[in-house]
Amino acid sequence: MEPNISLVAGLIADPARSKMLMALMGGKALTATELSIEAEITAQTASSHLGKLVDGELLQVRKQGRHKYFQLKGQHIAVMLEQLLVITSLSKPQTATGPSDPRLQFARVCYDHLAGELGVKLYDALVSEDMLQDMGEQSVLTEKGKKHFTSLGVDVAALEKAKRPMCKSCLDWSERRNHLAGSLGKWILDFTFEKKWAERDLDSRAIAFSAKGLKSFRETFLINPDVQN
Amino acid sequence: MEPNISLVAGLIADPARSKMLMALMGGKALTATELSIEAEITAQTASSHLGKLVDGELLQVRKQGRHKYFQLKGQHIAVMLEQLLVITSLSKPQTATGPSDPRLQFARVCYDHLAGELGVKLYDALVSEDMLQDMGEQSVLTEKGKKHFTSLGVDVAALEKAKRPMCKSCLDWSERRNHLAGSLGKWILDFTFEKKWAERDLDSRAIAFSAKGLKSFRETFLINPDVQN
DNA sequence: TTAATAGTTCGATGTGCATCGAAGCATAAC
DNA sequence: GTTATGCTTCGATGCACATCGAACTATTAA
Repeated sequence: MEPNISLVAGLIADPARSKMLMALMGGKALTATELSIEAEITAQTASSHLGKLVDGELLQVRKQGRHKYFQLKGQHIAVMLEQLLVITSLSKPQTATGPSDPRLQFARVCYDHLAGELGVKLYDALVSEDMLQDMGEQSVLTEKGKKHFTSLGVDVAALEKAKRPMCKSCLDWSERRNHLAGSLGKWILDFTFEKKWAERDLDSRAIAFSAKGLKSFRETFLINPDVQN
Repeated sequence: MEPNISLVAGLIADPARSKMLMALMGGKALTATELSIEAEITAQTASSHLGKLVDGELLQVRKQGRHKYFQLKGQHIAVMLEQLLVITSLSKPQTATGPSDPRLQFARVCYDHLAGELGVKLYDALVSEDMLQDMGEQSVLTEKGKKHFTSLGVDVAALEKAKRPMCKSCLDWSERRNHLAGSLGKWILDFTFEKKWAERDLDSRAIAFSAKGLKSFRETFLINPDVQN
């Protein structure tokens, strides 16, 4: 008996719910009211939607005082949503008109790693510096790469042993090129926030780099500054 | 402007349409009437659904005489549907009751490669025979593996150069283990049909092995016959 | 030609469900 | 205590759309 995918698809199919899911792709847990604003609906309607999403195991919820914090239930969900984004952006007539938020284009969070123009640049830089070997959907760190990241404080051996792949490549829906996902991708994003080179935008998946932070980021990961911004 | 995934999701969300899509996961092109039977709806309704699926670029259609043959528009679509299957089977209460077609469980087509119990066994055998090195979501052929498949007639060098990854691992929704996808996975399935070890079931994704064919398959790919069937 | 099959278009029907107002409950602030 | 905020339940409304019968076009068979 094959599982019935129409149930899960139905959950994503509603515009309000899909807006909520997209907002949660930022990786941050959000409250019910925040999500209702994101989806441009009233709190009552949002409550109903969120109940269904939790029921369908797309979201998990954590109660904290009078707030309820929602987030994606796991990697699987994020991966599948990104897949849907890829398909949609491929089938769309090139998004045609619409200026498209340039900040999203430049750097955004893809669940727990960096995506967008800067994410792609990072990937390319690591490859051209011989730190990463491009192997299609998954890549491997070279000896040079291992040394570099070890010097930055990464426990490479631990990441290699872990179940989650270290250097998965993730297809970027805006750039249609690979960027770096996996546990190393997550580490880089965490590192970026920790060093205060950038911070999450409050109400979107965009990442706001400071001028200084962007410079440090480029230097650390050896990205040539041929970017206009 | 983020693409709106709710449109594509909405196409999959309808039970009749999702049944059609699942039927097309078998990789074979099917006519409109065949799909209407699969989905248990009238021809009129099916026509409307198929129009929407083609419009939404999930399917492509080829006219031949008075027939119309439909198939999935490409790898992307198949990959995303399989993703949805994984999520659904994970969230489901273990499918609980329901005997579940044992033939599907044992061996089935996953778009263009072999899945199910036998697919997983194949993957494990290749790994334990040191022909395939498991690297998470993608794997690589060892020297021994390259020799073995070359002796079977595979142009390994050509597959390695091709854009499509040769040895992608694909998560199996019924076994929840990896099986072999990618161009090598496709080659093995094609080879199996070519040698007449098995044939596609007429009206499902199941693969019917002959007793002799199964024996040859096991010998060729060095699978220990510890399978009950 | 006539008859059969494959697929489509149109119109009518019915239903599932998103939406919000109003009221209710819980927690936090004052 | 009282008031404010976050979230939920209930009920009413309205719309989108899946469904099928009937009639129509196109291709193949006889």
